[in-house]
Amino acid sequence: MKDSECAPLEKLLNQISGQWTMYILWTLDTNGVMRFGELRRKVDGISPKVLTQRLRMLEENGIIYRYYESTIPPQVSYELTERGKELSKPLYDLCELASRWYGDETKM
Amino acid sequence: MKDSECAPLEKLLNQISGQWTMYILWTLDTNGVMRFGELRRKVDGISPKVLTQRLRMLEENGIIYRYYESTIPPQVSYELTERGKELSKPLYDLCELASRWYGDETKM
DNA sequence: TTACGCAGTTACTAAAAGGTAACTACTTTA
DNA sequence: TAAAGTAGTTACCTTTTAGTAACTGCGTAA
Repeated sequence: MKDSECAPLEKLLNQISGQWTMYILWTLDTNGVMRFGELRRKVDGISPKVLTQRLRMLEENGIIYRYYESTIPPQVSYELTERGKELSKPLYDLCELASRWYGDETKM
Repeated sequence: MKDSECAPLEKLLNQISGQWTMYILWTLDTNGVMRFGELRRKVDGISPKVLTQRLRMLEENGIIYRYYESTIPPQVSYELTERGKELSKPLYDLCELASRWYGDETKM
C-alpha cells in the first residue's frame, strides 16, 4: 500500500535538514577546505557550540572529513567527502532558485 | 569581504529545513494534489498538529496552495504552487542519491 | 443510538535545541 | 609576569519544539 514512501530520503533529510546544516554544506562546497574559525565567520550568527555539533554529526554520517593537526595553535580543517560532494548539485540548484525567488543582491 | 554568502539560500533553507518539511514537499511532488488525511498517512509518524503547522507555513511562503471546500465533511486539498514545483528537481536528486547511499529496498 | 471519519484546534507536558559565558592549552605581546 | 589571542569544548539555563490527548461540528454507517 505504501506506494510513494522513501525511507532513504527520510534518513538523508534527518541528517541534513537541521538548522544551519545545509548552509554549512553549501559553504564548504563553495569554499573547499576550511578551518573552524573560517567556517564560523562565513556561517554568520552560528555559535561555536552548534557549529561543532553539526560538524561532528556530518563527520559521523560520512559527509565531511575532519583533519586535525596538533600544531600550536591546533589547526582543524573540514572538507566534503566524496559523498558530501554529491550534495553539491542539489545545493547549487537550491541556491540558484533561491536567488531567483528572493534576489541575489547580497550574494557573491 | 563576504565572498561566498547567500542570503536568499539562507532564507529558503529556513523555510524548508524544518523537520518533516522537505519530506512533505517530496510527497506532494510525487502524488500531486492531496487531502490532509492522505498526507498524514503518507508522512508516517507526523502528528496532525505539526502537519498543520508545516502546511500553513508552506502556504504562507507561497510554496503550496490550500483548497478548501466546505462540503460535509469538508475537503481540504494541498498542491505545490509553481514555485513549489521548482523544488521538484533538487528533491528528486536528493531522493535518488539517498537511495544509492542507503538502499531503496523500502521505496516505491 | 453509538461510533467513526474529516480536518483540523487547543491545552498540557516532555524533550530537545539554542545561546551565553566560562574554560582548555599554548604562544605571543606588553 | 600578566594579559590577550587561537581553536575549539563544556556547563548551564532558557526557549522552542514536538508529541499526546481531548475536543469541534456535521454526516454516514452499524
